Amino acid sequence: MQELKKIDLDITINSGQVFLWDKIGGMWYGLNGSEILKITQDPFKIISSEKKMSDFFRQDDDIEKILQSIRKDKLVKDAVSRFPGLRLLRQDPFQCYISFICSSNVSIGNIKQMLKKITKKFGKRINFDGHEFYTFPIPEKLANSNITELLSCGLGFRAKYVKKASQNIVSGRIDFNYLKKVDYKTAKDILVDVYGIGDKIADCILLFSLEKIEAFPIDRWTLRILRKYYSDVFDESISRSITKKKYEDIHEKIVRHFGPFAGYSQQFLFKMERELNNKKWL
DNA sequence: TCATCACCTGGAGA
DNA sequence: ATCTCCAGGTGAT
Repeated sequence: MQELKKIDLDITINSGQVFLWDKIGGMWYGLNGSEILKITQDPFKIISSEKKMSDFFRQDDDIEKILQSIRKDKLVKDAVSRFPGLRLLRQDPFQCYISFICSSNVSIGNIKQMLKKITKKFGKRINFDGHEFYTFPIPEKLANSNITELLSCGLGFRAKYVKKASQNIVSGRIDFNYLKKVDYKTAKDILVDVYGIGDKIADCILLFSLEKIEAFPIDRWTLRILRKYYSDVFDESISRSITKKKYEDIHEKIVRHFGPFAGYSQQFLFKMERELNNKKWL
């Protein structure tokens, strides 16, 4: 059972939940809000640029219990045994929020590129461990930016989303601490009200940064998985696209099937199906 | 409630 | 080289 507790860095970072990570000389360096993290796999060690380190790897989760809970069918069992070290991460909410707003209709590599440019243009430059990094900007910086500046980061039509979404944070209309406290449905209804955030992006933000582990982002890959392997379970054979009503129906069935940690199962399935198709991660 | 469609941009494949 | 197509979707009609 000791193997089950081991976090696999390469697999976890390369699973589509984080973007601002680079492997330098065998070590992973990554950005989480204002914090720079340096992680080594063996021995597993985390060094943070900040004193109060966040529990980025969710080491407070009872992972054995969670993995046991999501092993509801053969496919998830396969995915868990193939990627036993895959974990959900606990991200800085604002960075996560902006990251996934940028994610619409682009490849993962492009998302990383946009975000890197955002940090370089709006973040604070700091030195850490002999390397130069840029922190993720505070909401005010992006809220007060010009669309032109955002466009120069390659955001395209997402530029207006990022600006408005940041203004919603500054104004207090979106309050991450509040969203953490309330239940999934309440938090989601508030998030999808933000210009540029729909069902899928809201679920990513909820799952990856707001402690809503029942969130199960349904994107083109997840939909493909549901159609390919679960058509009998979720009745998802027909539509190519997915309506709002249908998204909710499917989510309800998903939680009924996978249980309260459905988000974990999503991460394993997503990872497996993308690997199967040789898709790139960063 | 549902189905289409336009949308910025960069990278991959023809 | 040049073009087409597509990418962790969303908003407008």
